[in-house]
Amino acid sequence: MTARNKKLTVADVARAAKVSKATAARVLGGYGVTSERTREAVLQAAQDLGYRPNELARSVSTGRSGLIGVVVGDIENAFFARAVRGISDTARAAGLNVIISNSGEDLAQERALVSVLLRQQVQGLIVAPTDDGDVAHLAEAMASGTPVVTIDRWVEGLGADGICGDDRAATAALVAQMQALGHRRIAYVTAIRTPQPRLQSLAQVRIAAVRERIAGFLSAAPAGQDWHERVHTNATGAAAIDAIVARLLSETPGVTAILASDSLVGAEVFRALSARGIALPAQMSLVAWFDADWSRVTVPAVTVVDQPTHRFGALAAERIIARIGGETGPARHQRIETPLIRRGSLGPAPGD
Amino acid sequence: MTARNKKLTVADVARAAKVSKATAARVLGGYGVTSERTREAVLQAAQDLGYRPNELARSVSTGRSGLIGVVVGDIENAFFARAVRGISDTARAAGLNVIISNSGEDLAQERALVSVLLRQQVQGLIVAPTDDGDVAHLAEAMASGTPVVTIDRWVEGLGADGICGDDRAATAALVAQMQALGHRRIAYVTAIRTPQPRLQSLAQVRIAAVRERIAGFLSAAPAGQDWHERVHTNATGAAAIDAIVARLLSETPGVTAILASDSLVGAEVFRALSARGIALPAQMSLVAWFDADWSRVTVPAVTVVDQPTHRFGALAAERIIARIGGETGPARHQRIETPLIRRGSLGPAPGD
DNA sequence: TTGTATGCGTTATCAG
DNA sequence: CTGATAACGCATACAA
Repeated sequence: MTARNKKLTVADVARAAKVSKATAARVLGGYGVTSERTREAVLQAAQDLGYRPNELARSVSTGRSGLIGVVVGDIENAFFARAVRGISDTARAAGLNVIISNSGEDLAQERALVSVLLRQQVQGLIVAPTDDGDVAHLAEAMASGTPVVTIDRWVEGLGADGICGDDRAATAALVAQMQALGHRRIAYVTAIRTPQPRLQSLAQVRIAAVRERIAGFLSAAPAGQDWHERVHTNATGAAAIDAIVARLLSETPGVTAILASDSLVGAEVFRALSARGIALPAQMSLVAWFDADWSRVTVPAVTVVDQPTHRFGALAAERIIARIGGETGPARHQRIETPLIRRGSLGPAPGD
Repeated sequence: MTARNKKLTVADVARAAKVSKATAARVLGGYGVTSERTREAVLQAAQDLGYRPNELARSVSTGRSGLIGVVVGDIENAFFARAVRGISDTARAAGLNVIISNSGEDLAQERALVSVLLRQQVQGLIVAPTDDGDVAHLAEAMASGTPVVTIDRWVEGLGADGICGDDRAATAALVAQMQALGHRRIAYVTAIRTPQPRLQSLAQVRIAAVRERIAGFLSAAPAGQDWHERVHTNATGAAAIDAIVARLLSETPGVTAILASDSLVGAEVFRALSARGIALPAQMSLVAWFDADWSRVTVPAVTVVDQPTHRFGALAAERIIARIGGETGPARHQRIETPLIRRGSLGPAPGD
């Protein structure tokens, strides 16, 4: 308990307890065997001095750091924040510590972060890869013996376990439901960056979760209709989204419903619609991914595709823990159901 | 570049480059001096083998981990998420890595996390202490040579640098402004947990930021009026907040404005008001702390006390970096201005 | 400029 | 059950 300024080592405790370094290390490290008497003496000494084990030295010695690394696109996004929470909760329960970092959805940054984490000797990596066409850094991590789990985003061929939503099926079902409500022209709005403002081809989408959603969206298109032109990209920031909404509203025949690919896009679309005096759902329906706080606060509340994100994180942590524990076998792809939460923003198409 | 399965060490690189371990270590570690020729040979060998330095071993050797630890109340709260982002951004720029953890606003958990972080040899700690009456663990960290910076929450007497808002002054000014708008009965709603549903005394509030806000709130009370009864506590979760709003609405004479102590409380209060058909600001005004996403999405948009949270984080990181760099001197208390962003939810009191 | 030898704080092996 | 002593991977004082 005594405050001190120099770091104490097992040697110091050993000296105080009048035992050898090895014995002190045994009781402090909780391994090997010692008599009850010496055990107590050592613990007492450690207590008195205020000894605190050096985990780094322990890691170097054992080769196990007890660390797992996490790379997300944006910790400020509630989706990732909650996922991180899920990861942390189950990792900590398993005695693992977590290092979190932010790629900002930038590939170069992601590479750099993975490298840093590997140098920190993380025993496993949970990543939301920003570009599933360029995952050499992840493959290399796996090749060098550090297991990788992707979260929210499955990467075909990488061989890493992945936790993600049932994006394609859920979207197809959602669009079918919307068509039953009379919606014939639906727009999809996403933050994915492309050269043109509309999607040219699915291959432009390097994030599987979004690609699958769009695939589900396109699969619902009636024969002969090209829905690609209904997929609006580059929806990053208020100005861009406002412009997209403006474009949408001036189309003829009019779009009657909007799908927002994440909760940030959803919020801005809602705002742009409100600002223009568009009534939801009378004039326009809106559905967004992720049940963010704001979705239930607006009037009307917003229909969302609920992603059980905390569970995404928990499952990802479970997977990485299993792999760290030596589990072998082919990559496991876990698809989590993402049920629709129906709220006021989704209604019948106008005039239907 | 070659994939391998065993971890490589300087020794391996040295062997491949046909130099001594020390020489290899020098060029790989970027210290000491070497000839250009051997330098290139070593780098080439490292490249070929796919060598990756072990930062933990380096840390043990140098005594510097390059890590700073962060303990926040809730990473899912946008306030903390953004603060963490600010911390990470400037820490990384200074070559430091960040370990983030969640106390869940639980003191025991906070203590445990601080302990874990210290064992991980973090060189500094940035903490949002959940109880400023019990900071022995932080004092101990400082005493043992690990500097501490508190964020959002100043702790008197701890001796740690602190970054926080100008809570008291900003609140007093805000309340004055509201009084000028005719509001005579204002309620303050906070998630702070107390035995009773109303605040009995300021000392019950163990988080300085909130205490200061309430102090500012109370200081605006006209002589003879006890505003304590207007401070509603335990506002955690939708049900509790709904009950508080219900109580508020049934008071006579009626409350005409509500202050929500954080953005989660604010969102739920807004929702509870909407659900009851209360018109903002015609029947009730609302002001919340933190400019969360949802604040600009509602109709009307919500007036907020803007906390430049990314800057909170950046400044906290700067402080901890300075202290790690050896800066001495008394604890620095930096108060950041938190300007009001006036939006539709704040209007004149009804009938004024 | 390079190599040798030792230390960092821990674990872990091996006698005693 | 305990105590020397050698790792772990890297840094560093000192010698060559």
